[in-house]
Amino acid sequence: MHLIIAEKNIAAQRIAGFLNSSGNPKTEKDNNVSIYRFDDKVALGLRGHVVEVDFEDGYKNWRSETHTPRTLIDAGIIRVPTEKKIVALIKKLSRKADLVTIATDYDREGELIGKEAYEIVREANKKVPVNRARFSAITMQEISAAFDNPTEIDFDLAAAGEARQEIDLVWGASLTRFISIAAKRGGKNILSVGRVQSPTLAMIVDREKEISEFIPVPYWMLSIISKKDEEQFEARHTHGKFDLKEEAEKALSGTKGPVLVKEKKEGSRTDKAPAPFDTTGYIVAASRLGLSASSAMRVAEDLYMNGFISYPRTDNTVYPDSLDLKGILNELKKSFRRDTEWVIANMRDTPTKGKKTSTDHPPIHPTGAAKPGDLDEKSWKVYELIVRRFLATLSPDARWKTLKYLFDAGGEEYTSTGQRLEYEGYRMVYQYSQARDQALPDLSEGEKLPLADTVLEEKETQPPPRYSQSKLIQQMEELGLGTKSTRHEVIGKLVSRRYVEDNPLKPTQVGMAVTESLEKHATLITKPDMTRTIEGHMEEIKKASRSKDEAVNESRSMLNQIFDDLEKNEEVIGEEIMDRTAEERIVGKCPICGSNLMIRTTKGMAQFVGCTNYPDCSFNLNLPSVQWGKAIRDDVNICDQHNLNYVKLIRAGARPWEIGCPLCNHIRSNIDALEMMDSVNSEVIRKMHENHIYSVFEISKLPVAEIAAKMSFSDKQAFEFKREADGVLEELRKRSEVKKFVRKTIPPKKGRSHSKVSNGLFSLDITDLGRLSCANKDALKTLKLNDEEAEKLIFEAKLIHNKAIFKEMGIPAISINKYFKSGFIDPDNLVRIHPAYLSYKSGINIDTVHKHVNIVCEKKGITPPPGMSRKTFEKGRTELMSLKGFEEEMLDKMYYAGVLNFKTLVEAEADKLSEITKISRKKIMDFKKEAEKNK
DNA sequence: GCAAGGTC
Repeated sequence: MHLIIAEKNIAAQRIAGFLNSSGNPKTEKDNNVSIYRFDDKVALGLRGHVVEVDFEDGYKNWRSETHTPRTLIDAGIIRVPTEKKIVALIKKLSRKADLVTIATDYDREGELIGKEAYEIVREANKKVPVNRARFSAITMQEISAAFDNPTEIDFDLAAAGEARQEIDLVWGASLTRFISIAAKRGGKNILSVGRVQSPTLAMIVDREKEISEFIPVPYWMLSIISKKDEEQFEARHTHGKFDLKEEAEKALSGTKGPVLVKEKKEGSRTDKAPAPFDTTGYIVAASRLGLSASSAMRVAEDLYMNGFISYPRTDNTVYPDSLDLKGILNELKKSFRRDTEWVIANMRDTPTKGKKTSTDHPPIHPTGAAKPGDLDEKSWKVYELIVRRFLATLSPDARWKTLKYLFDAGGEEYTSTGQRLEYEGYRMVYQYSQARDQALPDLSEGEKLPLADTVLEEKETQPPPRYSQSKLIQQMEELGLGTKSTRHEVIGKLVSRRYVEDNPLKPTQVGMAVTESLEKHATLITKPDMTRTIEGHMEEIKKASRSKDEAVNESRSMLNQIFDDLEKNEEVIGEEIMDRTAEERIVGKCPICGSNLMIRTTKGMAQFVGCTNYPDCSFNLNLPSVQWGKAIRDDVNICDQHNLNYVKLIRAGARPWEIGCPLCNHIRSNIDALEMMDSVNSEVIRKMHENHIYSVFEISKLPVAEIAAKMSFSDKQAFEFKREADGVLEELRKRSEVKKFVRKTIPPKKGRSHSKVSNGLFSLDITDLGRLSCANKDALKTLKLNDEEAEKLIFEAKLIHNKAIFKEMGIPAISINKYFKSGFIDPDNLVRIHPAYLSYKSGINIDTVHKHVNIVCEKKGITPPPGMSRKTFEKGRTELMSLKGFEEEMLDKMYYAGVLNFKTLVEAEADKLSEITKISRKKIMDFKKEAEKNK
């Protein structure tokens, strides 16, 4: 059997499809891994790397005294399987194989991934021959050529990849641990360091510094407006920027009409059709459609998986010869008929090409025809972009006609340029870069025109812009940082570590502090040069002019030197970072004592803005709970009124929630409650705010004397005020109980959120569970609740509310549960229903029931029914049971009707008894007769 | 709990 191992499942599937000679390959699942059988062959897809480098045992604990971060440098490195099922399957299949072909991607990581597979094969089968198929596109032509001429695994190339892995692990892990421990950060808040992420972060930090240090310089621009017939146009002074206002004004005062056309230059310009997409080019184009780098990759991955486009991770901008461009065009006719036919009719001699050729994959191109209905809106936009880009690479260049005039206005020279699209070329099918005609009137040399107006504008030089995601990815590529598959993820990593935020990207204080510390003490890791050096070494390893171990060890000794310095300065580094990050949580000054106000989090989920002078000053402002997002300072916006930084809540996968000024937010979220106090009016609120009291809770916590002093109240007024606040708090407590209850009882639906239901109840004046328990069902139905839900709400409320009442009366919980289980959920039941029945149904003995009945009656001011001893009760039961034709289940009904024994049976009215018990009148009469006799 | 690189 011939085992073929590809880099990924989909590649295995397609390779099998191209190689099989008889019918379709048979798809099988082995332990949830797909394999493709055909002829005497089996194709299996890996999932990229199926093993991972890690340190040998004993280095798990970050805070170990002996295994410090530094010791990671020289710790042993092992390889551990990450895809256990695949590894097991390779072993199983290898045992039966007489030939194994490694058919992973044709690049360095592909070679390493192939070597990892090879090692696994060897563990299971020492002898089987293993060869290597190399192809740069999964097309019929390339695949059959690759399998017809197999080669050997390039172990030197794989070793180059291993060197990269080991160096990355050693540097990344040791520095990450060191700096996290120094800054006392653990768990989700660790500070990571790496060969790619740290230089990328440094780029963003450097740009921010450039921006903040930028000093704008004013300059002046001078232009004139003239017209030919009724067509107006503008011309700029040929001096361009004037650094001095006087100069510009001088030129302005020299400018006199008429405007003489001194020179006319006509020309043309070629506008080249764009090169094929590689990953970066695609991300840049997709960002113009409004997609972030990661969502662009997600969508492309999806299109690829569904067979609409080729592999989206590629460095190649040159179509390989093996690519069937005509075939693709024919396929595209199905969904882009007009455009495709135009391209076929006007096709350029050779497709455009970019600067990079590589062996891994072809440039991104469409592979199948999709219709708009096949895809969601975003995917369609991306698919169309890729199709149109492909069409554009086969289309002729566009051509522009250019026009340039030179004018003289009283001795001052002005110029104006225009352009007009002369030949659309590729722009017929690719309209993503806006190209505007700039129209100028047709003038001839020597012509004199009126001077309609002059414009002198003052401008300022601008700082460089912050990096957009796509610009950063382009820059990373230029510097050799990361790969086509990882660049966009690096940005995500920097965001999730809270090193950078927003789009365009802006570093946080943590990001800046970490970068500065590293720049000071471990410069190497913050520079793209490290990647370049490693690339150089890898090149040597590949050529076997250097060994992997030599390269890794050299890197280790450099890192050891860095740690000499780091360990000496551990405390300083830690403090620097901690100071900077504390600063990031300060939102302004305390209005009471002037100390700093800081965002803080309690051990639970609560977060708030509190005074750093606590406990001497207890000023604090509530913020929404952590479940809505972690509160951080907004560096840009500051409240005009309170002079505090805005606060926003950030949560993974969600847009930040702007809370605004924390004090405004505090006031806003407490105003409704305050207005529930009868004596509160706008004047009272003004007075409260003046004294920094913002909530009912704060009033209720203040001593009466202090309220009196601050609010200029009499002691009595202050006392009343505080009592009122306590009342409102109690009311709010009940409301929150209702809210909690609604959340628990009613599932949320579209247009009927929990808070809508709760607020609806409050507006119906149903503000506690007691009121809800006796609410009108129809009234509840106005809150978009259906019949069943309204009933459920009332019933469940009754359960909870009445349970509380029973408890309050002093009935033990165990008995309450028994009553409730038997359906006696109302205290009234205990008054209205005969104790015998209560006892019979609930299983509580009659004496105890009597005790409870007495309690309830007393609370309600009702005379309790006469007591009955257990003995008498039992005797009555025996009496009833002795009646001829009396059955056990009749007891239930009799008790309910208040018939307990012969005596009560005789006294009962026959008709009524029959009605209640549903026992026939005749039988009742017989029972009565017999009872009368035996009484 | 750490990197970067594959892939899902």
